[in-house]
Amino acid sequence: MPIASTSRRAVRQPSTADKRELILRAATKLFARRGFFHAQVADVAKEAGVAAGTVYLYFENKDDLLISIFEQRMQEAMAEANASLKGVADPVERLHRLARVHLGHLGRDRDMAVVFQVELRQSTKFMERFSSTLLQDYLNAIRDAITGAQHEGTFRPEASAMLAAKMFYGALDEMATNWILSRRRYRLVAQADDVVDLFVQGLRKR
Amino acid sequence: MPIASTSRRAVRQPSTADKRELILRAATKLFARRGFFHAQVADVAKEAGVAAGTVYLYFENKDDLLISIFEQRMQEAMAEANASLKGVADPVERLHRLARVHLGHLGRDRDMAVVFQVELRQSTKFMERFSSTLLQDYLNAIRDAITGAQHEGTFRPEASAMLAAKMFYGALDEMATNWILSRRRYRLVAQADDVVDLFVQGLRKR
DNA sequence: ACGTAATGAATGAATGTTCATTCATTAATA
DNA sequence: TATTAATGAATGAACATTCATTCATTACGT
Repeated sequence: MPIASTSRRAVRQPSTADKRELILRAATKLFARRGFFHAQVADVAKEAGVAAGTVYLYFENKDDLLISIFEQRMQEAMAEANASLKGVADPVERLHRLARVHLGHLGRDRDMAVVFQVELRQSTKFMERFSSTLLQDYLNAIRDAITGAQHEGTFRPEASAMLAAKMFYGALDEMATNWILSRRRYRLVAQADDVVDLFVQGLRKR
Repeated sequence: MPIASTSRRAVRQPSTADKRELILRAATKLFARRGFFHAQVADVAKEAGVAAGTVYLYFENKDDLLISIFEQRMQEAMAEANASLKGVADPVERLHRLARVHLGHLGRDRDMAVVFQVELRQSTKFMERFSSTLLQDYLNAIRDAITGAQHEGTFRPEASAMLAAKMFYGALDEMATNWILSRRRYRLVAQADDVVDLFVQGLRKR
């Protein structure tokens, strides 16, 4: 019984890239809604409109599905960040750009945000893979903006730039986590500038 | 067939060492090192020096084990926090105390910290349970210290206290996560005061 | 043009393994 | 002896992965 192939537009060919993306989206949705361990590969396949076995033509195994979501989306975010920073010299403005891309990217797709904020952290295996490479690069980018501002004379030179970078990242991360767990719907990216301002100015009256 | 006639919680004998606590510690260790889903109940039992079935005399099921670790340890931390805040009126000092208890508590037991920072976040089920109650109380305590300082005139009144509270929590949370993922060994609690100072003063030169 | 062969993407039932949980039995204790 | 605690082998459900088979499409030969 033919299930698939019904409503495909005549011109569009069944590109493999499309199908991979299709499965990735289905996996993102199910991982986000049921959790990685409780989502079954068979259900991911069904959601994508393919057979269970087809998933294994595009991905090594279930873990690879999760890792691929991360790598694919992270790569897109990195490209976005680089484009956004291009030609911007002012360190404070660079922090604003990073925060906007960070929250903007997550705030655009709730299921993906859940995968990033929750599912990817389910084991130190994934965490370490994540934190030792991409996260490190990201933290370094933040730190460099901070040291830049210190050399420029805008920021206090005695503050630890790496500590500040971690706090900055932690603050954004918490905004994202709060957003996905909140039943209130608001634009995540709208908090970016306030976070940066508070981080730069501090709470104390001047 | 008998369906989980729950509510049979064993009465502990004072003669033996607290077996419940023993199992909880074993579970913490294995969940931290193998991850919740990959740790087997049988291995938790073996680690605790009891039979597999014994675990079910003290806990409903595997989930209950994870939830119990959280509730038990969180309760202890809350008590510690309250004791530490007692009689301290200065809002900034209250923030310092909270940060020290937070990082001190996690920094004292690495396995427990891994369970808190990683394993408890593996599914929105646990996350929501966590964030809607205890975390909310904690965030409110931070927020209250901040509004206190605003009324006192120490902190800028135009800053959003709740946003600041989330950033504060996020910063501490990130310190903890960084600590467990780092192979460097350092005292987590040692960062508490620097985090609070930077948070209060901000990065910008005054 | 027509028939035939080759290709490989896709399928989904079957497999085999992995555990959480149970419960009949035994040990300990009062 | 009666009561409660503890045991651990057995159970069976869940589920990732495999692979023999199907079938639409393309290439080839005449």
